Amino acid sequence: MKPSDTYVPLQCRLVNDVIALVGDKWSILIIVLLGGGRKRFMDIKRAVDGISQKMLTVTLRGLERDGYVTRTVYPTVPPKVEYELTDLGRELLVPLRTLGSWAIANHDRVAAARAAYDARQLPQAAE
Amino acid sequence: MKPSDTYVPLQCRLVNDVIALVGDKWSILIIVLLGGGRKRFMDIKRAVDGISQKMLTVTLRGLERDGYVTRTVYPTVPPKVEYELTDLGRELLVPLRTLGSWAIANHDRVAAARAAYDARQLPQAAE
DNA sequence: CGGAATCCTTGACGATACTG
DNA sequence: CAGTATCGTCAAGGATTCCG
Repeated sequence: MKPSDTYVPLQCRLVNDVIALVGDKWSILIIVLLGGGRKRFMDIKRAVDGISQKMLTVTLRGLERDGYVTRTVYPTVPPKVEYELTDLGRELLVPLRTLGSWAIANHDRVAAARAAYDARQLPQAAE
Repeated sequence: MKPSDTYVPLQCRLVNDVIALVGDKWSILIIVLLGGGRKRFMDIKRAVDGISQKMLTVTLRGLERDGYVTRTVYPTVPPKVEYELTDLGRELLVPLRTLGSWAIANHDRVAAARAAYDARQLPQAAE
């Protein structure tokens, strides 16, 4: 970005920086999931069925780095690692759920808009 | 995702479907920008400096398809196209700003968490 | 001016195998 | 169990060019 960002002020940097994780498909799911309490690595993996263990590790590392979750290792055999939301993570849950509620409430309108849009476009391709 | 999604219920599909655009770096910026009123293609491009015209076109198409913005073409020479938020788009602005406010208010905490995390990790790499 | 089409690079992500 | 490491794929996105 250049200095000519009059419409995109400094705040956008901050916002984008923080909500970058919102864009990450897995991060939100995991934060909401951990909103239900502390969980082990494999439990999260099973709950978020479809995620690879690599992505789960990477995602959890990112969330830990940003201060949203804590990682507790129990030096037992076999190893046991638990993840839990921090205060910051629990606070993030609030605006996240606001957005989630809006999404659920308005999903039909978006779906309708898409259907209408596609209905307008596809016939033209057949001309 | 498989049918075994007991922890990741149907609602997640809906939510993810809608907030997929939140993940898109440009979509949010553009929606917030259009929150300030109707704008022309090039004005948006200049405002969101750093976006390629390809991505701007693709992003605007997506927002139009989802019913967040309207696209008005004036058949003049040279062409003039204006984009404006729909009611749905203006409503989305609300939860989006909630999240944005949270991001701005807590950016420092995230930055601090990152710094602390990196400070713990980097020295170990030097061992 | 607004946008479509093409090419090309990059890195995100999955699959797999190995370790403490 | 909870990772780390390596490799291969594939599609998102930038740069460029042409069109109405």
